Amino acid sequence: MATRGRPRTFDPDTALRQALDLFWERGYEGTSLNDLAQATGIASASIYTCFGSKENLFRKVMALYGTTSGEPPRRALREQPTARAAIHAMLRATADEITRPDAPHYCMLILAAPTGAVENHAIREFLAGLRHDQLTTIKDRLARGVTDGDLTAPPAGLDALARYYTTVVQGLSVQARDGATRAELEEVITCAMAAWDTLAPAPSHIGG
Amino acid sequence: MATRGRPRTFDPDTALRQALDLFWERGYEGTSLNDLAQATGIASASIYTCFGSKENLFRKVMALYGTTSGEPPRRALREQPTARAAIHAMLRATADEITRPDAPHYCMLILAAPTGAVENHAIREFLAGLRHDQLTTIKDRLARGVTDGDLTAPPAGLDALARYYTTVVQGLSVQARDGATRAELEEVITCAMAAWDTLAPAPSHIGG
DNA sequence: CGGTTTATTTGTCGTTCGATAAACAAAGGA
DNA sequence: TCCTTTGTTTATCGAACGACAAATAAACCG
Repeated sequence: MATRGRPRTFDPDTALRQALDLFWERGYEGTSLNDLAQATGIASASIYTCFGSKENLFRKVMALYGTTSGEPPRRALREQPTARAAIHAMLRATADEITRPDAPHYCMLILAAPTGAVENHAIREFLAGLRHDQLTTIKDRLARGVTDGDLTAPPAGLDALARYYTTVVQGLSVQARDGATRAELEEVITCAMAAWDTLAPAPSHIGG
Repeated sequence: MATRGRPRTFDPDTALRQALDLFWERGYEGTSLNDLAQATGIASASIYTCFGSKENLFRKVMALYGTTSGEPPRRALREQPTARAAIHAMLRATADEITRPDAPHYCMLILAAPTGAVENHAIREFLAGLRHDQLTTIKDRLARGVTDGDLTAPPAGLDALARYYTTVVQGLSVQARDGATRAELEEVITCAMAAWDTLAPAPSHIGG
C-alpha cells in the first residue's frame, strides 16, 4: 500500500514554510492565494488539492509557527529552574524572536488577524484560542514554581501575575512592529521584571 | 458666499461616526465600501465625493477616534498631579475605554491594521506614527514629573519607563480583545504599577 | 428666469478575491 | 497493458473589491 497515483512535484513542508513567510508578513486577510501561488511556485489549484482551503492552510501554517518560532519562549519556561528565571528568560526569548533580522518584527499569533472581515471570525477565534494557551502555559509555570518552592503564591494571585506577563509579551510585539530595537525591548523587560519582587517575594527558607 | 450648489442630504460627522463603528469592529482592510455605504445609508459614490477615498475616510475616522476614545487616557495624563498618579490613571482610563459594553474591546489604533496587504503600507505607517505619539505623550508626562519634583529621573531612564507603560497599554488591548474582563485588566494594571516604586522611587523631600 | 455649482443617483469599470471544473499526466496494481 | 488513483495544468467561475463616469437634482447668483 505504498504511494498511489501521481506523485507530488513539490514538498508540502517547503510550501508550508513559504506560506508561513507570507502570512507572517501580511497577515491572514492580507495574503492572497495569488501571492501564495507565486511565492511557492505552485498553481492555486494544487494548493487546494494539498491543503484544502486558505483557512486550512493557515491553520497548518500556525501549527508550524508554534513548533518553530514558538518553541524558544516555551523552552525557556520549561527549562529554567525557578518561576522567576522562567518568566525572565521567556520574555528575553520572545524579544529575540521578534527582532530577528530575517523575519517580521512581531509575533504572528498576535498580529496576523486581530480584527478583520466578519466572514473570517473563525480564524480570529482560532488565534485567540492559541493566545489563551499562552496564558495557560505561563500560569502553569507559575504554579510549578509554587510546587517547587521557589515562589510563594502572591497576594495578587497567580492568575493576575500570569495575565500581567502575558500582557507584556503581547505588548512587546506591537513595540517591535513599530520599530523598537532589541535593546529597547530589553529595557522594557527589565521594567517588567522589576514588578516581580514586589508581587512575588521569594519564599523564606525557614525549614528548607 | 453662503452655501453653493446642492446641499448634502447627510451629516458628514454622523457618517464619520458610523464609519468609525465599522472600522473599529472590522479594521481597515476588513471594512469594505459596501459595508460603509450600507451602514451610513449613503451611496458609495457620495462617500467618495465627500471623503475622497477609503484611505482618506479612514484617516478622518482616526482623527475622530483620537478626540473621543483617545481623550480620557490623555486627560488622565494631563490632569493627575504626579507622574505616578498620571500613569496609573491613564492605564485605568484605557481599561475603561476598552471594556465599554457599546464598543469593541480594544484600542482601534493598535488593532485596526497591524499587518495587511502590501498596498496598504501607508495606512499601517500612519497608525504606527500615531502609536509613536502615544509613547511621546507618556514620555513627556514623565519628564514633567521630574520638573515638578514628584519623580526622580529613574536609573532605567525615562525613555525605558515610558516605553514600558506604552507596552502595557498595547498589551491590554490584546487582552481585552481576547475577552479579559475589566476586573482582570485592573489586576494587570496593579501588577504593572508594582514596578513603579522599584523603578522610580519618589524623591526625598530634603530641602523641599 | 437661466446659469453655475455642487451632490446624488445609477450603472459600471477593471481587478482581484477564494475556489473549482475539466482535461491531461504520471504513478502503482492487476 | 489497461485500470485506478492521484496530482497538475489550464481556464474560469461568480462575487466582491475600490473607484469612477454620466446623467440627474437641488441649491444660490445674477
